[in-house]
Amino acid sequence: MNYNFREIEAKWQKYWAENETFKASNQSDKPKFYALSMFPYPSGAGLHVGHPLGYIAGDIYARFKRHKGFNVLHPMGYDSFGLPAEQYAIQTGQHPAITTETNINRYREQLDQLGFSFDWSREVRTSDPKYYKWTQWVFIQLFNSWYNKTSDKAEDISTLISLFEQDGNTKVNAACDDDTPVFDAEDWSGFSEKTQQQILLKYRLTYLADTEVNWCPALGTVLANDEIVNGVSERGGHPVIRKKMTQWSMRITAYAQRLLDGLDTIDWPQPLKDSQTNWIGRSEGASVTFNVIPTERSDEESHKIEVFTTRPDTIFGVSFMTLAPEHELVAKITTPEQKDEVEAYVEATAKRSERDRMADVKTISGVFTGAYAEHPFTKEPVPIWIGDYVLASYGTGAVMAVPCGDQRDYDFAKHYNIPIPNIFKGIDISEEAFADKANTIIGNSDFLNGLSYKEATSKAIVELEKLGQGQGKINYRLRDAVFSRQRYWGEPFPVYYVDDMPQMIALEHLPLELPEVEKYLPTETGEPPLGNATDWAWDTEQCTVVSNQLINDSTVFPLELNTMPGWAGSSQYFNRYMDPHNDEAIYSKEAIGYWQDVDLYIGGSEHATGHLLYSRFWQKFLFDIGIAPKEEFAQKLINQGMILGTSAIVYRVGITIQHKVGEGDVNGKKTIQLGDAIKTSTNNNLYVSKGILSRAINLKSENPPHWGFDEIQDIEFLNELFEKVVQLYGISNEEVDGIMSEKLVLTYNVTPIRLDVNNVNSSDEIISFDKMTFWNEHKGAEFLLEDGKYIVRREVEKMSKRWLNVVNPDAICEEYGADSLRLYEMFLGPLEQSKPWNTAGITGVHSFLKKLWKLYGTLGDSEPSAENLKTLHKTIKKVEEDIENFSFNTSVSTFMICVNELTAQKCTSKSILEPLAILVSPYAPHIAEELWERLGHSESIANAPFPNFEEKYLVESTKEYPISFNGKLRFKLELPLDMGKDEIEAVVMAHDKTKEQLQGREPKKIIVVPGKIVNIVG
RNA sequence: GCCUUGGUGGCGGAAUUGGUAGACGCGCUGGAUUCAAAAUCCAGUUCUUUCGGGAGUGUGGGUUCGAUUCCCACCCAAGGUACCA
Repeated sequence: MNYNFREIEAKWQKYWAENETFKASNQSDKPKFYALSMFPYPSGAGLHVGHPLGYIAGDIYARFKRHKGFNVLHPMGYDSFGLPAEQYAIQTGQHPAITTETNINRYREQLDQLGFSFDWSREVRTSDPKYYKWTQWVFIQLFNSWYNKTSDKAEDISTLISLFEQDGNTKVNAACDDDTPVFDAEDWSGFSEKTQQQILLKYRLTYLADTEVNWCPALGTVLANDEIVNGVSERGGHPVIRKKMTQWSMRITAYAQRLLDGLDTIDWPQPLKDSQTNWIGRSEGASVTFNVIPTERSDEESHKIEVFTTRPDTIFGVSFMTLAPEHELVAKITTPEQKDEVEAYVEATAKRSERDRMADVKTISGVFTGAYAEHPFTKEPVPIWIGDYVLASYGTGAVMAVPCGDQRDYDFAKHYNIPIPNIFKGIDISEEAFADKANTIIGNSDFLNGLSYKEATSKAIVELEKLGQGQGKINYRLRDAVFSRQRYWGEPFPVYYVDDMPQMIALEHLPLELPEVEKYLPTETGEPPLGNATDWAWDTEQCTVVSNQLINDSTVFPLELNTMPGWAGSSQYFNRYMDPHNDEAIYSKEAIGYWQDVDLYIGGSEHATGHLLYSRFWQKFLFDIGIAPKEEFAQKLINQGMILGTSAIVYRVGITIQHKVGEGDVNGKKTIQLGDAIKTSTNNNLYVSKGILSRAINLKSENPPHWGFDEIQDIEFLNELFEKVVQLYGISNEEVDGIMSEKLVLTYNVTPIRLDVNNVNSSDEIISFDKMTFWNEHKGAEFLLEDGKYIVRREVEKMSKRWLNVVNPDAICEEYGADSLRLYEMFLGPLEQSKPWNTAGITGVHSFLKKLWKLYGTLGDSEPSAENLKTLHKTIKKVEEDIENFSFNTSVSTFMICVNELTAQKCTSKSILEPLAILVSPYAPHIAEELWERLGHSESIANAPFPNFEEKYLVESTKEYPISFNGKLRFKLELPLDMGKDEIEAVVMAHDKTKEQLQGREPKKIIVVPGKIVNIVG
């Protein structure tokens, strides 16, 4: 009987669904294991072969853990809020909820056919009001909390209020806005209700603030930095301006240090940890205050410039200061003489996009303000410059420039002839700055002389503190996260406004559901899409959403118009799976008490500084308020590599015919002057196969060059091509004569075009010309073939719709089955490595499954042979180790070896084949279930105990020793394993082949490693 | 520039602690079976060779009896990141 994978797979998928085989219970005597794969955004394109890679790996691990006796939680859901559905709504008017539902159904179908052991009863969707009720709830908890730096955790806002009532904020050590005023208890009680609310907003973990954003008026939305190219939007090329908007922010900076420290406690990939570390960007140093020296002519207030430096030890090397052009003091301190120049510079800088400025690292530019600051120790005047190498957004937007110790300061000083004092003992700084902290000995620096970097730094800070002009400080690059989006398809904020102050809607009235709108675009007045809703006001008496017309600002108030960003819903979904249908709480204490945290999280590395950082922040917050038992949500994380597409490229060849108007010589090279084109191919209908074209030009370059007659060496190709061209582009006889007589010049131009990869087979041939996507656009296309085939060029790049290189799993499932696809994706290579998709090898794993099937053709109760047992136990050992190490590719090889060996041994013994079915089951669950049933079991294989490895079956009595001479293997010799070192040496030395190798020479040294190797030197 | 990861046959990739480099699969070559094809099975397949051997894991050094593995310098590729003071 043949291996009928279609029947088998359908049968077991149905069985699993009907029997809820993978439903996890929140109570069990077994140990728990939580295996999670990142949930997908359900895009309209459906799953491609890259998506399942991580899911298959997670599924193998989850199934393995079930065999190992764990109670496994392996859920799946959808991150279903997002931009594509909204854009589709804008174009078509179809409600994003409908688009999303359709896409989810398609995803579910595709996921089901791959045989994953998901517990679908726990599915979550971030766009489901029952789910986002709890996203809104977390937001409210954040709003009601502040960060106490003394206890180093988030606390309820009421504790802050009582502190204010006792002492004002003088004794409060909190994460708060920079511009928070200082007040005492009396001030506090004297403040109006609104002022008190405004002050509290400066402490809340989520707060409203004016944030500078990239606003694109044409698109009516805020763009992220990477959505802007050369100052215009990437999509549409519309102008983008910097604009201040009132937006919600998350005070993630309060957690900067804990987010950093937590990385040491979790088993995540190093590159991912590194990018989070860089993103947080901790730097230790000091803040130093420089007093601006008042100019004689001005009697205005005195100014102070605060700078952050990581090198307070080099303070005596300061020879100038630089402010960012945007720095608020620039206008105030610039002298009248310098005013015009400074203003021109500031204006020129503002015109350049931040991207431009960052990209242009080489140009040195700046302007002197005319003002001076006083050096805190020497009291010498220090000139104040502005320069665009100082960024307003980092630190204080001002630096103390130490040209001898910082290359940028050095270059700037050189360029503007500013002195470069040397404060390093025994270091030559005539060529470049010296930035090696470890080898620094300070000199020429008063009380710092002779000290190392470390000693000088702490000494300088102590002295600055004495003067009241500085202190040790830790600076972070991490910024608070903007949490508002001007979009429709996201979670609404549970917020209404009373006298412009935000108020939270009480838990019992959540969820606050998205209103219906007519248009999904921003309003004409530039408000977010929710501004189009007619019923979007909050009635505080009825506690319900009512018509905007009822707004009276006494009982009915306007609701927030922004929605939450994509990462809101994904920041707590992993916990919600533990108790997904709970309407009373985000999850029960029992549920999270049982499951605790994610044991294994698998997903893409692109989420390193987004989802994975924000989720860690939310988890720490939930931990602080006693909702989560663990401070980190995932103990181990694996990044699966990306599956790349292999694009197929065809070459379109067009022509231009021009008059030759003259000839000349340039540096001995013949040149031709050409006149206007008398003919240019407009319909570009000729496609030339790769092999032919590559004889003429180098196809590796992205834009193949134009080329003329003379450069083509291949006459056969030339004639064939010319014939086609004459025919296709209607070149007249006169023109042909003109070309032949060299009065006219014919130039070919080549355009590479991507072709849908589904039209190309694994030998790079186009398999069906009439299915080609460009066929309709280019009716009557002609092909110049090689050996009757059109061969395309292949290029490995990211799998995307745009490159027409997307391969979806459906066709492969249809042709080879889900088990083959699962095995093949694992067999491609190491899980964490990116690799191009190529179906060429899938027949290998498929025929392995057929061999496996055959092996179970005859089953008997015969006693297994020693050979059988050895093969089995070797396999058990390797497979178990491989799964634990996430080395799934090598266990597929191991299975192949095992089946090849057992087939050769003609093994029919159930006591071998039963455990083998369990070993295979995590990888190829359908066939394993079917074989298990054939072995006489009525229960699913899913919970069958994993076979025990027994060392005794692998014990060998002899070893085939490699005998090498000078490290090179010469022959092998089978010897008993219990033979001692001296005995081995004696046997080897007595051997004929040894004598032959030595040819009478006396060996200098003989190395014998029992059980491993013999090496003879001489 | 910096950080990270990697570089092994025609291809994907093995070699877990320094001990037989190239497991397993694809592809290719030859053979069996077949009227024929598909499928299946068997054998071979790093390169080179005067058939003794010689070379060989990005390059050049080093440590070692022995290096894909450890150390130093460099080259290349991919990904991330950036005037971060």
